[in-house]
Amino acid sequence: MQMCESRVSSVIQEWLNPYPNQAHATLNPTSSSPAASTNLVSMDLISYSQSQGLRGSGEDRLDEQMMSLPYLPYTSSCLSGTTNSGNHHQNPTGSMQDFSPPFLLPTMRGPVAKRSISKDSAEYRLRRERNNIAVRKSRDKARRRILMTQQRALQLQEENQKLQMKIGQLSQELDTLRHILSQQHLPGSEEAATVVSSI
Amino acid sequence: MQMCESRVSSVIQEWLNPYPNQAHATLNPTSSSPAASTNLVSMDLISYSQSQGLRGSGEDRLDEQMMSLPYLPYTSSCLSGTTNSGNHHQNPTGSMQDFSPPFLLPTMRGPVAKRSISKDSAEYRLRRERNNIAVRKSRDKARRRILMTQQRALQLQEENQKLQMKIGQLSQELDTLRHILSQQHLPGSEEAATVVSSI
DNA sequence: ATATATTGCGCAATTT
DNA sequence: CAAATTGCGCAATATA
Repeated sequence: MQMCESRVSSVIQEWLNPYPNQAHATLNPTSSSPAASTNLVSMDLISYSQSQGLRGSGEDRLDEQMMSLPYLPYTSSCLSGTTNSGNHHQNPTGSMQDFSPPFLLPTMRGPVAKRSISKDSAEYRLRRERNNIAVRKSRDKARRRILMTQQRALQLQEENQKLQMKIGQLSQELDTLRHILSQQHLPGSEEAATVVSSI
Repeated sequence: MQMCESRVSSVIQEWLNPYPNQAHATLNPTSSSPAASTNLVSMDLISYSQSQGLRGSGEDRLDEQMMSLPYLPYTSSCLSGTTNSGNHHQNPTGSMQDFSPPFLLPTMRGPVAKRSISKDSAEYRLRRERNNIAVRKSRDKARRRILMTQQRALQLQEENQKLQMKIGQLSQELDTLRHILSQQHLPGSEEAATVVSSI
């Protein structure tokens, strides 16, 4: 599961480094959160019904509680001026690749220079457009999912408080009754009965 | 709080529409989720402590429960081949702006054509690089926030179940005691005492 | 006004 | 092969 560690931005990468693949791996800070997608920490078992609350009032202060990651400027300084991006058609994935490391797993294949698809190609634009739509849709979905989770958390928090309260109430009642019963076998047994009726 | 309703992608927009501002508003589907940032539905009041759980096991099936948004292909068809992105230096915000509306609040100032910063400029690259770092940092933060929320939700859910259970338990005890007390004034009063001791 | 923080967007590499 | 995800950089904004 080799994550897309494509450091240098694709677009820029093109006119910057003709051989995008390989090289510079392990640059991703914060553990490159690859599992993020499928590893959405369940959410299952809960019906997303009645989710119309949405009272946006909180402030959310995460307090910057993370260690000071340098957020290493990956491409920094690699970017010469030259307003790049001009016309670099023919997909950059093409020819050549750095095979310097003598490892080369048995099944490992070269770049293969896929099917050269020019960026002028109508098909290219079609693909791009479709992907853009998919991306918007996907992000929209993610946004909703996040909102749902937040709402669910708030809802659970409220419910929790209510339950805690109820527990306190029940506990007190129990204490009272227990006390009363403990008094049952003692001298004056009438007052006890009186207290009971008041519950 | 005019949201960044910049529909047509900035980059593309440049060589597409020299006058980015104004025009085409209200194109954003899904209510344009603008409040997303500051309106993070509180989360306050909760200490993000002990958050080390992270057992990623759930499956999360959101079930595509959203209406079928067309995810309108904004720029679609507007994209002629021409491998754009070429050289569109000088920030687009430059010169000219549509002052058509006769409103012009007193303090409102013209476009001012800011400080023309060429993309070749070293300062431009510096700014970009710094922004890129900020973006990575910000997204990292967001990722963590989301994870925290998910974990908190799960945690609350578990706690909830425990509380519910406890309530059931207490309720039962109460019923028992109440029943016992209600029997106090009836014939045989010895068995009651026995039951009480078993609690 | 400057610097940093957020956010929507398109691209390309991967996944599913 | 198509759609879904995801990391990334860009530019417009929002905040500080």
